[in-house]
Amino acid sequence: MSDLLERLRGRGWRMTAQRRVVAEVLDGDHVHLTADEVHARAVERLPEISRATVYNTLGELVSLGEVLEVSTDRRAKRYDPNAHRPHHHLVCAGCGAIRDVHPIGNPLADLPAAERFGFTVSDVEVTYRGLCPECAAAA
Amino acid sequence: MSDLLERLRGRGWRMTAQRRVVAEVLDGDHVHLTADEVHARAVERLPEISRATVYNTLGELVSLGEVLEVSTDRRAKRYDPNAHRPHHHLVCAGCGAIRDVHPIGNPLADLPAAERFGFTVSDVEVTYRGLCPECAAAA
DNA sequence: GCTTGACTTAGACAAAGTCCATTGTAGGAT
DNA sequence: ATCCTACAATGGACTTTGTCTAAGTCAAGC
Repeated sequence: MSDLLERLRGRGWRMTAQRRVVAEVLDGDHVHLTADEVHARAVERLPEISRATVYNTLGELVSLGEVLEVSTDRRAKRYDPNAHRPHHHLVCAGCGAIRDVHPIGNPLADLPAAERFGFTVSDVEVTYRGLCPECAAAA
Repeated sequence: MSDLLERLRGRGWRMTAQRRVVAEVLDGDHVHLTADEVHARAVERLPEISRATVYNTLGELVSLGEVLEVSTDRRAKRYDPNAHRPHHHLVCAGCGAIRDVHPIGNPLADLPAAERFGFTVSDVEVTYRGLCPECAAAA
C-alpha cells in the first residue's frame, strides 16, 4: 500500500490527507467498494472529507490505472484495487458478494474474426453469476 | 413479433396499447435501446404513454424472460429483445455501438472449481470492448 | 516562512430509475 | 351490448448515483 503512495508521489501526485485516506480504504484483496462506501469509511478517519473529493480521487486512481471500475449490477460502480493482476468477477445474485476469479484460457481468442464486425477488439470483461454458499443454503 | 404478443397473451398478460407499442419498439436484431430511448420511440406512436409505464413494461418483459437487460456502460441499462438465442456483446469504446456476438466455446466451463469459492455458478456474461471501424478510422 | 497553483469543500444540479395515489380500461360476467 | 372489477397507466414526487462550480485551503518548492 505504501508502494502505491510512493508510486503516486513519483508521478507528481500531490499527497494530501484525503488522498491518503482514500488509498488506504481501498487496500486489500476481494475489495469492491462503491464510491459511497469508500466515502463512509474515509469519513471515519477524516470526518470532514467531502463526497466530491472521494469521487475525484477515485477517478484519478482509475485514470492512473491503479484501481479498476467494476459494475456488476446496475447500481453504483465499484472500485477494485487489484488492478495489476488481470482477473474477472463472480457475483452472488442473492447478496451481491463479489470475488475475483481467474478463468483458464483467453476469451479474447474465442471471438472469431467473422464475429468482430470490423472492430479492433482490445479487451474483454467476464462476469460469472450464481449464488454464494450462504444464499444457496437460504434458498 | 406478433409471436411475442401471442405468447404474452397466453401467459395472462393483459394486452394494452401501451404494452403493444413497447413490444413493437423492441423488435429487431442488434437492438439495444435504453429505457428513455424506448420511451421516446413509443411516444411517437402513442403520445400520452408515460415513462413509468415504459419502465414497468420493460421490467415485466425482463421478468418473463422475453427481453434481456444489458449494462455495457455505467449509464442507462439497455434492453435487448434477442433473449432466446444466447449471445454476448461487443461494444465500441468510442461511440457506444453494440453488436451481438457468439464466441466459440463455453466460458462457464473455463472457471475451475477452485475458483468458484463454493458458489453455484449458473450464468456468465461476456463483454468485448474495442473500436468500431468508424471510430478506429477517426482515431 | 512565503507563494502559488493544485486540491478540497459544500451545495446545487443532472440523469436514471422507483414509488404511490389516483384515474382509466381490458376482458370476463351478465 | 353493457357492466364490473381487478389490473394497468398516469404524472409527479422522491431516491440514488454522480457531476460541476465558485470560493476557500494547503502541500511543496523556493
